[in-house]
Amino acid sequence: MGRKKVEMKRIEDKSSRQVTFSKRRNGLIKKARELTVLCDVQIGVIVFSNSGKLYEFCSTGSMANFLKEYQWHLEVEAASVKGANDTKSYQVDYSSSKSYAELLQIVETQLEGPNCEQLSVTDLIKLENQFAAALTQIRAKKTELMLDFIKALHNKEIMLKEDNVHLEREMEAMKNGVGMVKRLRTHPNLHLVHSPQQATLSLLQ
Amino acid sequence: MGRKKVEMKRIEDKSSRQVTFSKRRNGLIKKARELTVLCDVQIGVIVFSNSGKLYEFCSTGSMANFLKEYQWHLEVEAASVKGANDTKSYQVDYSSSKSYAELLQIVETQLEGPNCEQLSVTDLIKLENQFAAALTQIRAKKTELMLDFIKALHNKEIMLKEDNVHLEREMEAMKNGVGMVKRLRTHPNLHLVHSPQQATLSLLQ
DNA sequence: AACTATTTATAAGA
DNA sequence: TTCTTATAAATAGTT
Repeated sequence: MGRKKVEMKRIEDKSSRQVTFSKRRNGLIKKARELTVLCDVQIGVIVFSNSGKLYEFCSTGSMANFLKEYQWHLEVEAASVKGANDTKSYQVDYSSSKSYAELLQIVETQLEGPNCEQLSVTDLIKLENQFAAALTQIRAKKTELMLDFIKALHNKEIMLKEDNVHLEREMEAMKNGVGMVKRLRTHPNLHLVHSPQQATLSLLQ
Repeated sequence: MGRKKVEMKRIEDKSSRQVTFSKRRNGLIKKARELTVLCDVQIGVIVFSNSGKLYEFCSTGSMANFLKEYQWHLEVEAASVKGANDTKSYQVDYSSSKSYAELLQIVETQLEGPNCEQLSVTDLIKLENQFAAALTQIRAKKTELMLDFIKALHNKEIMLKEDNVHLEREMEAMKNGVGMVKRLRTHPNLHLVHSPQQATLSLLQ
């Protein structure tokens, strides 16, 4: 539809490729808009230029919501198909669950605001399991470390008690011997730990 | 581009709306394909008909990957914008425990091997709380989505039951009238949803 | 689903 | 980029 029929292959001249892109991109979006109006349907068009620039058209206000509906559609369809016997489901699976790294990424940002629209039920089930597993590990590790801590405190308590026994014996000896002054043995960083229960409780919240 | 110029408004006649939809939908997708080839760009087109049927075109093999790239693009853009005018995020954290990002990083790698020596009890308590909070959010969102899903299936069930009532009436009428053959109304993609519980259960694991 | 009179899109040129 | 115009392509109404 121009002065000449064009071959359906990549336009090699960069400049005219750019011009054609601009013209046809507008044409495509115009067509999409018309189809939307004439036939009362919902359309989303996304175009990435080679240089990474993004152009989009969406019949509804927001592409995000449109894609959510799209995802939703796929999930419903997948569920329906699953309920029966498996027909040739060549359906592209946008609801295929994301990688763990991706999910973590999403959750990380999501924890600040409640905008987790990108997650499907499938994603959420996967996340739930992974977070539950992580939580179990974290709690196990926490317990383990706290037990180590308690054990260490207990050992120190025993050492202190032994010291006390020695001290008492020395005191006893002093009463019977000369009035000589003897320095106590010190335990750096341990002088507050005479009641280990108290120190431990602050860790247990 | 036809015998007559058409007004740009919804076509009221159902039948010709359907015909136009079919023709123009093909046209739109052809245009998208041509633009893809001629200008070497990536395009995705999604069309929902009014009756909920889905049509799509994607220049790459899979719409899923295409949409992932789209999401990625948006995220990068958002990050660029955020980084540009967000100078206050340089705050140094003097507290002994690690930042959430650091903790997540550690957990992410740690989940594969049990080498979490870098974490203190304080870190772990913080992690536990954060993961528990995330888990709560994830479960809430999962429940919400599943309830939506169940609601949708239920509505479809109601529609189908109504249809059945109508069909039964027609059958009754036919018995009393002549032996005329009448085609059943069909509902594409809905004939498997007669027991929504079954479809739903597969999502509930 | 085909056919064609027209409208619309657009390729090349300015 | 934008405008112009000859021509290719799409499609509205018809069969």
